[in-house]
Amino acid sequence: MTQPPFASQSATGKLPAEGTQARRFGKTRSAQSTALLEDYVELIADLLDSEGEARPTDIARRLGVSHATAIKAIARVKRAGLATARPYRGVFLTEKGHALAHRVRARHRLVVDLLRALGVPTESAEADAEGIEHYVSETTLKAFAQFLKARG
Amino acid sequence: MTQPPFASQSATGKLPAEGTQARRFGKTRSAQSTALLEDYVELIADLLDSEGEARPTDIARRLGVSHATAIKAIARVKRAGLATARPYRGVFLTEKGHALAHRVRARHRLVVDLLRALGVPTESAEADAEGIEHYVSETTLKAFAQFLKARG
DNA sequence: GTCAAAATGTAGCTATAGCTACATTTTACA
DNA sequence: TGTAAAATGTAGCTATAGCTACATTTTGAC
Ligand SMILES: [Mn+2]
Ligand SMILES: [Mn+2]
Ligand SMILES: [Mn+2]
Ligand SMILES: [Mn+2]
Repeated sequence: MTQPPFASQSATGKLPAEGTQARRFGKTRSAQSTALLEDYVELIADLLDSEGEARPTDIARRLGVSHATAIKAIARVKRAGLATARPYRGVFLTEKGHALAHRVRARHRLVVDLLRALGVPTESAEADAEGIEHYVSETTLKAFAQFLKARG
Repeated sequence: MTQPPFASQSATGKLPAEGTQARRFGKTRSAQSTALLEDYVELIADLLDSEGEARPTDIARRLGVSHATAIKAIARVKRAGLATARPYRGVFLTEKGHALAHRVRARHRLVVDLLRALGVPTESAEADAEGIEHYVSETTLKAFAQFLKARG
């Protein structure tokens, strides 16, 4: 069966079964709801490592949001059992927070590395990865790692 | 310079400049705010093509949300000038809506094709693409197309 | 030690995105 | 043709995520 040049393999024009499609969208919504928690935890870990402390003001400035927004989001991170805070002493990660930070950091790096391996310029890779990372499954991550390893 | 096996190229341990990081996160937030619009427009286009009509009930069932949620979201899509609707006659795309649907559809296919080319199983590729697609820049899309073309 | 600046916290607003429950309208069919 | 089922629409609730404005607390410079 001959294909026209550059034709998509996935352009069949048929809709997936309703249940299948609903499950896919549901997964995406669930990932979306944890994206903010992941970004905060990753940033807190980065600040703790490189600055020794993670203050709400610095978190807000790095995220590009107001400090009020950051404080409310940090409250949500605390509610999720990922962090604790001491006023004027900054934010700290719990065991659970540290574990999440490690996973999120590894995933972020892997996504950036893959994009760069595909020829995406560094800044685009970093910017896009900030969004993409939250929607990459374990299965897909394994494929990324495999590809990078094979490619050397 | 010898690298330990599988070491990340992007693991430098240094934080990006504050402004750079804030710009990246801002882009991600902006993409997030259009993700829902894109999914609705893409789904409406798919239903119009394959069923001849796009009714709120069917949209809701395929997205896995209540019909009330879908109706409110469709109101937002209309407010954005992407669609119109006639009660019991379904939802229709405006010129602008059609144009967006085409872009979104092409991007969705390209993301799925790339994931599959990297060895991601079909169902994971489809599920992950549903989230990833909204955060892929034009620059990155070009790199994906280039990679697929080179790989044949 | 005082006091101004910085950081933190609070209040109140908007918009989005989900839900259930109830109301209305249109179809479909017996 | 009359009525039940389906579709649509509305109301009211929660939670998230952003903002500005104002209040309080802590630091730090003098
Ligand atoms: Mn991110
Ligand atoms: Mn990240
Ligand atoms: Mn999507
Ligand atoms: Mn899609």
